Amino acid sequence: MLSLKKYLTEGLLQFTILLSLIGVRVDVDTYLTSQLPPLREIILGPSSAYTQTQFHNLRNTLDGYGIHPKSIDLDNYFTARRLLSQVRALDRFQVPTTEVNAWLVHRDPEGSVSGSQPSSGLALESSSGLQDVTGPDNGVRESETEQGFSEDLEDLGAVAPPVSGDLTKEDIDLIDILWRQDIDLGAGREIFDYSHRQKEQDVDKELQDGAEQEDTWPGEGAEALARNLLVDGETGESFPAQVPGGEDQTALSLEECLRLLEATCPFGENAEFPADISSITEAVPSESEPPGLQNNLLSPLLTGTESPFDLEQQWQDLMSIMEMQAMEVNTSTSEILYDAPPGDPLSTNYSLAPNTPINQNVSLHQASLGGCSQDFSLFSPEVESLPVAGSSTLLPLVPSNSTSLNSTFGSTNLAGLFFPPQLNGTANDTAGPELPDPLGGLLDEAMLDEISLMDLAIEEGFNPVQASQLEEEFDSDSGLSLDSSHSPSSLSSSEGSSSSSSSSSSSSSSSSSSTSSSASSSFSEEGAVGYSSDSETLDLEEAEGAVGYQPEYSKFCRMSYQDPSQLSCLPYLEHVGHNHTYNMAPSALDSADLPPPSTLKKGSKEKQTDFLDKQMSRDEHRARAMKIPFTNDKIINLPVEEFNELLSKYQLSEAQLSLIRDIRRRGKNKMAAQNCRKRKLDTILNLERDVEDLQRDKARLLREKVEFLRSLRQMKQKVQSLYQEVFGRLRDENGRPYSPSQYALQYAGDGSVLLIPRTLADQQARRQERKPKDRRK
DNA sequence: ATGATTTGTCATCGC
DNA sequence: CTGCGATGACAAATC
Repeated sequence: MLSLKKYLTEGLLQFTILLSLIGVRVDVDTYLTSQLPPLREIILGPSSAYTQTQFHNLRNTLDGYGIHPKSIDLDNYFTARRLLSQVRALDRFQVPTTEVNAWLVHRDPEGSVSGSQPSSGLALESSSGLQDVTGPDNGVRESETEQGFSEDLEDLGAVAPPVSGDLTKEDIDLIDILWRQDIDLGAGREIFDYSHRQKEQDVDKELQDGAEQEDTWPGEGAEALARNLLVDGETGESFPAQVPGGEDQTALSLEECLRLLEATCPFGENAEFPADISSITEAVPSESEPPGLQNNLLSPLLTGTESPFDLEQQWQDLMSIMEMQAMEVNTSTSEILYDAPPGDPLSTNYSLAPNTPINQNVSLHQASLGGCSQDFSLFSPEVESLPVAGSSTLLPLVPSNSTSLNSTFGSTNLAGLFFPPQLNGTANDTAGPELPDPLGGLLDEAMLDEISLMDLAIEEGFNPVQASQLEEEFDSDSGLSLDSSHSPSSLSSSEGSSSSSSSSSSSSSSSSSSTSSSASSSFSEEGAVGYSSDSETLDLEEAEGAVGYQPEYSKFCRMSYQDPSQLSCLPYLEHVGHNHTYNMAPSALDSADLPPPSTLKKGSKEKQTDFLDKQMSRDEHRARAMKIPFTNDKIINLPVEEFNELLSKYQLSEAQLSLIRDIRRRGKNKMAAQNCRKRKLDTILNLERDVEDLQRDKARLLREKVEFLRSLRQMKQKVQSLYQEVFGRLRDENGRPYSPSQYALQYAGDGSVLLIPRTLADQQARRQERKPKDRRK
């Protein structure tokens, strides 16, 4: 009780003395201004205003339900359970002075040296300590609390540093594509599975919930982390293990992928093309062989549209559309396609400023590199400078590499295997005009046109499906229900409210920020925070005033902050006040409620009262007017049984009872409203993420489309060249070559190749065109 | 001073 | 039926 006060004040005093002893200039104003939160944490433990979530989590974990320091009254105080909770509360609120001193010694130099960021170190230490107590979850959740407490975020940023989700996603997507082309690494397929993505999102939820919201980078970081976890899962490695080496591994994977791509058939793993491709490849050497083998030559192309593989058809359709776009600028196409998605508001919003350039500049494939850099920064957040340096260094590299990579991917990957380099880029486009043979006609008209037609439909149809799937996933795993379930518990738990209340009491600013916080964070903060704090503060501070503490606090505030109305000052005051109140018996509280004796100077006292009055909620005013003998916090947060018990202890008038019930109702409703709003916000944020993911998927599909389109063109070119070669070697009975204008090679369905007159071939080609169309009808 | 946003409150519904 | 939470709607407070 009183010891708490002592601890607080003594802690400050000792702190100051220590500083002076150490030889550090004691500038309370600046220190408080710049380091109030850490200081507060040192003395009081992490304040709710500073890290609400953290605190609540802590409270939830340790105290669970029913241990609310505010709700501890004298009667119950001596029960074992209360004692235990009290002890715990003391632990949290008061750091042993010796320990405090140690921190100060350590910290002060650091603060003086680092200057602008001393608080982060402090916060980190304190937070880590808490995390140790509360368990790993906390750290993650803390990172989610947006709250605008940059220091906290920085510290916690270790978990979720700034990362552009797009890049990471792109990276994974690219890897996935590469995987698909690599038989050996086939395990990675999960990425394409939406079920797997759901898992990923679940992880997201757990890690970040809605926290990413506006601040974006913490959330993105978490998301990126989740993605990295996902990657890990695909590689079969445990995700924690991969975290530290994320960058290297990614880089390696890229190299590996490139190497594999060059070494393997580009379609080897693709379910879409393997048959056709293999047939084509087989057909190539068969040119010298009897026509029977060459049947395959056309079959892939002719059957391409009719292929039993629906997927192939879809892809071809997709490609055809892309072809139109890709034709214009071969190499740039992919970049354009990729650029479009990042341009959208969501992706940009959620990506960090530093990362954004990557998105915009990097072509699709290169995104993977960007992702690497981000991953790196993500996983090495402990070193503050490191991420920055890494990103900065990587950023310039990414664009340059991107182009090269792009070219390598585009040409090497798909075409390079079949064709000499020179053919890759240009041959496709030039091949068509150069070889106006029947084959070209068949391909372009029969297949590509059709494909392009289908493409539109498919393109539009595909995304909705994905969207629905994703939505379902999000709905299912949306943290809302979870949050709601959690929030009540947190509310019930009394402990956190006291600590958190400080933050909440500065209702406007803190609460507003808290509303934006993620679901996980929200559940912790919301409950106890808002209402209880107000009541607490008023009671406490009044009590303080009576005791004579108020002046000090006011001074403190004024010194540290010019604007006392803001978070930094108020939470601290409230926090202190809370500690005081805990110690007070109901009677003391009563006295506190009553106008404090005029033992203090009028001016400051009036200010204090005004200030406090402002802080008080209407219900608190009413309660005070009605002389309700216990705090609104108790009224609201006590479980029904204890609440009734409490009521029974006092002789209360009907009016008082009515007011108390109203207060309880309103208080609970207030918290419910806060929960509701947070849920709403989370829902919106989740939807935003859905949209973002969908856009990312779309971008990925477009990229794949481009790749397939490119490969398709290459195949066409190959077939054409083979056709030319075969046709050129054909000789009539007189040993003279057939005229391409008069004869054409016809590929029968049974695999045979026939040399037929041109006119007949054209007719059949037309017939071939109609077939699929008719089928579609 | 005004509009937008946040927050508190009430009414209502459903569990 | 009561208590409680969720939520839409409105008003007050705040920015």
